[in-house]
Amino acid sequence: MTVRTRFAPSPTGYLHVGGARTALFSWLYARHHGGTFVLRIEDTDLERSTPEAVHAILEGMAWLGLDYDEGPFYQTHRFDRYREVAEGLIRSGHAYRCYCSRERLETLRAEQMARKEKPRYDRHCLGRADTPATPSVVRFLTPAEGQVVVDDQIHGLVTFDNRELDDLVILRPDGSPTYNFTVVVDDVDMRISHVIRGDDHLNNTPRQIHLYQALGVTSPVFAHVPMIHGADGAKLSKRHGAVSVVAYRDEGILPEALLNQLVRLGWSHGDQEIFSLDEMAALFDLSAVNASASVFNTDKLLWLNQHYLQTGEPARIARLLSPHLGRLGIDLSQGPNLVDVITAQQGRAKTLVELAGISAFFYQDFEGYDEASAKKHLKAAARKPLTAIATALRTLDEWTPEAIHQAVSAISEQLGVKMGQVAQPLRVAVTGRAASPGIDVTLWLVGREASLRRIDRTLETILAEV
RNA sequence: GCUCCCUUCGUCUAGAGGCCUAGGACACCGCCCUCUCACGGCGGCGACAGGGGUUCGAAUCCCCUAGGGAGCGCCA
Repeated sequence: MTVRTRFAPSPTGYLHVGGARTALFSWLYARHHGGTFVLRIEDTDLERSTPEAVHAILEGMAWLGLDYDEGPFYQTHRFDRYREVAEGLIRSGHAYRCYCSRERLETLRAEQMARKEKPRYDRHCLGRADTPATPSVVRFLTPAEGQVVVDDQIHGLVTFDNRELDDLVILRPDGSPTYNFTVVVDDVDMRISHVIRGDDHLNNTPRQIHLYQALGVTSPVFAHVPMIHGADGAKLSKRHGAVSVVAYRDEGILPEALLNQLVRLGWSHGDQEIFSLDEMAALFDLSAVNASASVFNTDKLLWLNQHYLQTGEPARIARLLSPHLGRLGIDLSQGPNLVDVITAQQGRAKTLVELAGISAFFYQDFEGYDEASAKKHLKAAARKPLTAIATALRTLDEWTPEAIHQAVSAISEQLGVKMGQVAQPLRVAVTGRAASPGIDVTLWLVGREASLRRIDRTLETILAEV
């Protein structure tokens, strides 16, 4: 069987991590089997769907690298098709017009709830001969007896009693179709072989299976993947922080880190933690997807991001980092090669934003010292080593990490102090804080002129007072 | 209320009846490395929701209870 999967978001908001994870699983399954991945925009809710949301979803998928082979298809472009299918269903006796008013339905529901029954339509209009002039909807005739079994790849066999179901509306009075109907028509028309979606849809599946049967086609394979919850156990929502995929990008997360985090939510391959997209595609299997919901763990995402920041190709990290440096008002032409800076900094930041923050000093004289660092290292005892190292650096034959290291080492030996006694005040003077790459590489990248300028500035403004 | 789903360290997970004294990862806490910060290395803390069965043997299979989630729309 040719594998064809799809991702079918409704454009009512941005692409959040839950949707992205579902899209990823669907994409991986198609890629693993050399199949086709289809993108379909379920925009039948005219009230809530927006072009901005469509754009946000496409943007999120593009950033993650989840490319699609077909689509995006828009359901709003297919209304004629849905109507055609609905009419066919009426002709074959699988659907009927319903003229019940909303008021009647609400009363009915209220009564049923009061009786502690599950609310369901009472088939008031089934088999009615007249055709009132009032607006009507089209309802699908669901079998009243018996059971439906969903053969789910993740949950196994799930049995539903048909008595739990009722005759769902498939066409509204204005002729627009509803969700359960459009998914089925589309999945049939688009020849989807595997429906991989959130398990909040598991309860919809029995009614969809009835639709497939009425249409005379076999159902696709179903796989309902577990939800992703927030730290409080509730379904992920805006109040859990940056749940939009592009918000993570803006916070300096690498797409491969988010992808890696996402794939490990509900799926695993032994004890392996790190997966490239290609590796995921090679290893992914629905049988290894578990059935329970998971909680999105930001700490682990940060750890993964640091890992990818550390192991990533410096030139690529440089490209991704540039905009963040730009936001800080940094002019990259006024300093060292960014690739060299990244090589020196790799592994020291969890996000691109943080990396930009700790790399600014390479390009501009900072304003003010980190308070704790200055207090600890820029005191009277620092005067002598700083003065000595400044002199040594000024006369260094060549400005290389090796030569700088030699100089620092020589001064500490001369003064009979540990290397830290020289390196730390020097580091604070040149970088503004007590943490940076090795002192030799740091000074080398900052450059002789800027380094000496900053040391002098420290000697004059801070150490002059002590 | 009814129906469906889920339940291993705080979190992500390994675990397909004996390999489990329950493994790994993140986080946290120590120690080591060290010019700082990170990285890295070593160690520590820490879980089978509860109760019944089945079995020689259960984290693994069955039932019940509890807790959590989802659905019951002319939303998707």
